[in-house]
Amino acid sequence: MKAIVDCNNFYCSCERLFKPWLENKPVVVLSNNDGCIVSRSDEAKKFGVEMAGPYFMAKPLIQKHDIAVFSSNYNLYGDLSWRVMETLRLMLGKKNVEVYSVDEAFVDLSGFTLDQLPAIAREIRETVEQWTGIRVSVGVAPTKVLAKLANRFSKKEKQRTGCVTVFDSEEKILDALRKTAVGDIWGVGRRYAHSLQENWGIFDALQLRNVSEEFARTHLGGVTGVRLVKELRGEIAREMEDELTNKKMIATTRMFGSPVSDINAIKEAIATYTSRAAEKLRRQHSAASMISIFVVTKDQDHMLGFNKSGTISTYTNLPAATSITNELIKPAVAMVDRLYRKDTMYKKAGVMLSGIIPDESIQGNLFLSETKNCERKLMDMIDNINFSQRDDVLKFAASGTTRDWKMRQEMRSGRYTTRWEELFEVH
DNA sequence: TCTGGGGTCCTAGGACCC
DNA sequence: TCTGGGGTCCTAGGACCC
Repeated sequence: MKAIVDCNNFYCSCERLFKPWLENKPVVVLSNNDGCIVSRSDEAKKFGVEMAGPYFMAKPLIQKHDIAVFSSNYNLYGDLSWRVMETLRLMLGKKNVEVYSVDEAFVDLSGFTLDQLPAIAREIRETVEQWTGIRVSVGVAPTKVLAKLANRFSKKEKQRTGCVTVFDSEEKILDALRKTAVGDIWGVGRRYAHSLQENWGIFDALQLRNVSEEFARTHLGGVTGVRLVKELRGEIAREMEDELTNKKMIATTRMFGSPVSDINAIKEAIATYTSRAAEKLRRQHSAASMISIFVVTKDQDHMLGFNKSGTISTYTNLPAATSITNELIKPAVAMVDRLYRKDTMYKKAGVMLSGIIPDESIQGNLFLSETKNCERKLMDMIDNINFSQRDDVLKFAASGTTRDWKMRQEMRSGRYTTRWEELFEVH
């Protein structure tokens, strides 16, 4: 059996942890650039604030109900996420925990008997809350897809379930499938949900469970669909994955605080994103052999709708894989000249690194030139200093110093757990 | 005026090879 | 005029996730 442990309204819970007066009060957290709403407390949901809705549209509702608003504070959320995951690892063993996202982890419970599971699940929930202050929901079932389903019920009916749901019998599973719309199944997105309903008259999870594998293969995205249907039937088709696997692509992309047309501002942004991406690369001890950049123009014709803008991209294959920031910045910035058009407004840009391989020179490679190893060590030093101090004390000159393009973040709370000068104080 | 960011997996189809 | 069969590798793009 497998469990999914999922933090309730994670970003909102993180904010509340340091602002106890917000307990039982409506809270929302915004995406980067204060664009969309990405986390809502239960109270905010009740007032009708939509998930992923644009902030400016929800603003009247937010003001009317006096809802507390925060910009994203990823330093804080990242640290609390680590604490939650570490708690799970300590309780259940490192190799039984698969971190799935910042606020979710799968847990392998195959070491327990069926009748132990409800108690174990409750213990997980209680321990995480006690150790970290973060409330989680737990769903337990034979497969990952069914565990996600169980977790949905934990959250939907908090009072009845106590945030813990265990599918330990066939009847419970069938009953839940019957009550679940196809679009609410993990792995069925808007497109497939629409097509299943309109073209095939399949509305609930039980109906989907009963389709043939051939049907799944042709109408649900090939083998992915087959795996999904198998998991609904209780056959394991998505194994626990170990976390040693590194990222195959690393991206840093951002909207600008306000649209820009100046080529130098765009070069600064690209240089900054490249530095950030290179840091992520070094953190997983890898090097990249391809770098691509893209820019998105601001759409001039507002009648077209907000997502009709054009994305223009290009890439460079590097002569050798590298994780050294200036070796990546140079080609990245050079590519801006290829994409840039005068008299055009840009609203977004991004850098993507791929062709990622392990970087053996990390430990110091005898066969590599001396300067290469020096650069590598310099990178490590910069990473350490930037990590322990405030953001970007050390950066490359190409990143610029003015930053008109920098994102808006007007309502960010303190980085209580990761910055000395912002440490939470108890008086 | 203002609509996020960072990923994964899969498939189809083109280029190229013998 | 007629123009094989089998394979690999790569890229673009679609669908999904949180």
